[in-house]
Amino acid sequence: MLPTSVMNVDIKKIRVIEDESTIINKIIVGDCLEVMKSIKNDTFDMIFADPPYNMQLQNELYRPNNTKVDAVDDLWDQFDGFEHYDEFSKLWLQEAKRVLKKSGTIWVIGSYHNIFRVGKIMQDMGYWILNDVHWIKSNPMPNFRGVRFTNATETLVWAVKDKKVKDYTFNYEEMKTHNQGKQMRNDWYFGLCTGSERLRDEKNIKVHSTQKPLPLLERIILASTKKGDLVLDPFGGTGTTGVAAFKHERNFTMIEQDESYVDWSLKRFKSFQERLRGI
Amino acid sequence: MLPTSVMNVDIKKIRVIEDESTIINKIIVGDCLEVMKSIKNDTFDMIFADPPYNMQLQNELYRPNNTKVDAVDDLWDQFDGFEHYDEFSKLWLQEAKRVLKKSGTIWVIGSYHNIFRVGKIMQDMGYWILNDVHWIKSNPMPNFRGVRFTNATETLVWAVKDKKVKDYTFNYEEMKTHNQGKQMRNDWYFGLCTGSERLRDEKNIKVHSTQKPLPLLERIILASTKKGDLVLDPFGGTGTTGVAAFKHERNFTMIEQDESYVDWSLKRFKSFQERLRGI
DNA sequence: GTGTAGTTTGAATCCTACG
DNA sequence: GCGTAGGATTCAAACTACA
Repeated sequence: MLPTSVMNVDIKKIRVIEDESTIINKIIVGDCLEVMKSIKNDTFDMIFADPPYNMQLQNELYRPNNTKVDAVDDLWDQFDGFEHYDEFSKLWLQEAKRVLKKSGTIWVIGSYHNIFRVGKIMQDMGYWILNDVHWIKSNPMPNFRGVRFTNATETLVWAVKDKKVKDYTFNYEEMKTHNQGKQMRNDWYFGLCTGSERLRDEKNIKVHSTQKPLPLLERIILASTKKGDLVLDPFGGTGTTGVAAFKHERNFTMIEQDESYVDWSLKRFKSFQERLRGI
Repeated sequence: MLPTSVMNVDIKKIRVIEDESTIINKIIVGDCLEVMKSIKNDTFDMIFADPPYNMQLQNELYRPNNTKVDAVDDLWDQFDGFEHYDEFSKLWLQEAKRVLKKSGTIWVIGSYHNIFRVGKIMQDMGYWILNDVHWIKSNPMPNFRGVRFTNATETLVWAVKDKKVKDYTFNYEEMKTHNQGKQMRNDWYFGLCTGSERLRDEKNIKVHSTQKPLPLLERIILASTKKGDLVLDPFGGTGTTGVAAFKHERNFTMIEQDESYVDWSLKRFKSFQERLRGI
């Protein structure tokens, strides 16, 4: 059970940042770049980013039983080619570097469609990679046509701002306790976000096409932040990063352009807090 | 047991390519780029490449102007190092694309130090990624200082020359038989190359610092080639790719600059063939 | 409530031959 | 090059229905 002080954290939706204190435990509605520009240097202890993957789907895909696969075709994932995607990546990664504290770390998740580009851009910007971490899915979507290997993984890049940074947070012993007392490796096993965890609207449609599993975010936060740290998620989505931070007594700032996602995040927090209070 | 015709394959070391037929089951001593330039277009059914990752080694061996860099190279900052590595990567990947048949596939293995750069460069060159595959090591080197996660993986990129290529070889059913009858996924579990498989010299020193496990190469070859296909390994090392190809009745061409590695490869083949003949 | 069988679904760069 | 018809293709987990 969390302390009462934590249970009563007041999570707010805002549209404009006025001063430093207003960003703690806030979900900011707005464009990721614009909002980050209004935040001062060296603000966050850790950044988790789940940017659009730029999937470039080719055709419709049907399962062997002729049902259609509900692919990611959201507008937020549409880019006009690699060049535009790279430009977008450079811009947000540059702002992220500026608002990250000197000894802070950044996590970026992606698939083979985008992660090589993101990783190289990060290296070129001076980010120093600490690990690549592989989320290995217990229940991925199969390759229905049998023309490739099952794509059962997503990749995370974990990095510091600069090669010289040595005093970043890595809770080595804490990680050991999550791995039968042995050193935690970079292959992580989690299921997809399904069941009661997956947010669905009144028509039972998933609210967000790419909601991440909470245990993944919990491990990230437990590994690389301390209690009371401030975590930024520039692509907040439906708030998984915030929930994981809140659950482990870290503070957060999330940025999300889609107000509907933000409102769902707020619902999630309300219900999570009520559950904690035994309501 | 392999057919006698295969067992008696005559594997030769050569220094110059004279005509097409001379590259079949040959190990060519020489610079990867120079040798590839002497091979004609659309020659290979599959390419496996394990390029050097070590930046320092890179700088020494492959500085684009062909000047050899002196031993300690602290003057080279990381950005400079990346630029040269990228240049080197573009050069060999371009030649690889040229000598790869239209419907051929290419595999490149790397770690987080280089694979993001290699992957992005491949995408920029028009290669179309089919899968990222993750070699997950059962016995990786621990992170001794406890400052990062155990780096227990290496990443492979599997790609075709162009987005339009659809008739590449993928032995779907064969792969199923290696995965309890179920679709093969992109997470592969193999131990490091150790024990009797690991080549060691008379002083018991490892012959090659990054010798890959044979089962890894066997899976790659069984997945993406047919019997009789011709496989290129531009960084042949101590010959694992050739041994895997030979074992499964594929032909190969390997290029290796270090003559000592080449001689070790020949020893490996001789001993492998003798074992097959029951000597 | 319990157990079992059937249904649904997930960040997907997912076909081929022929006219 | 394109459009279209034909035909081969899926795994694990959560959920639902029903006995």
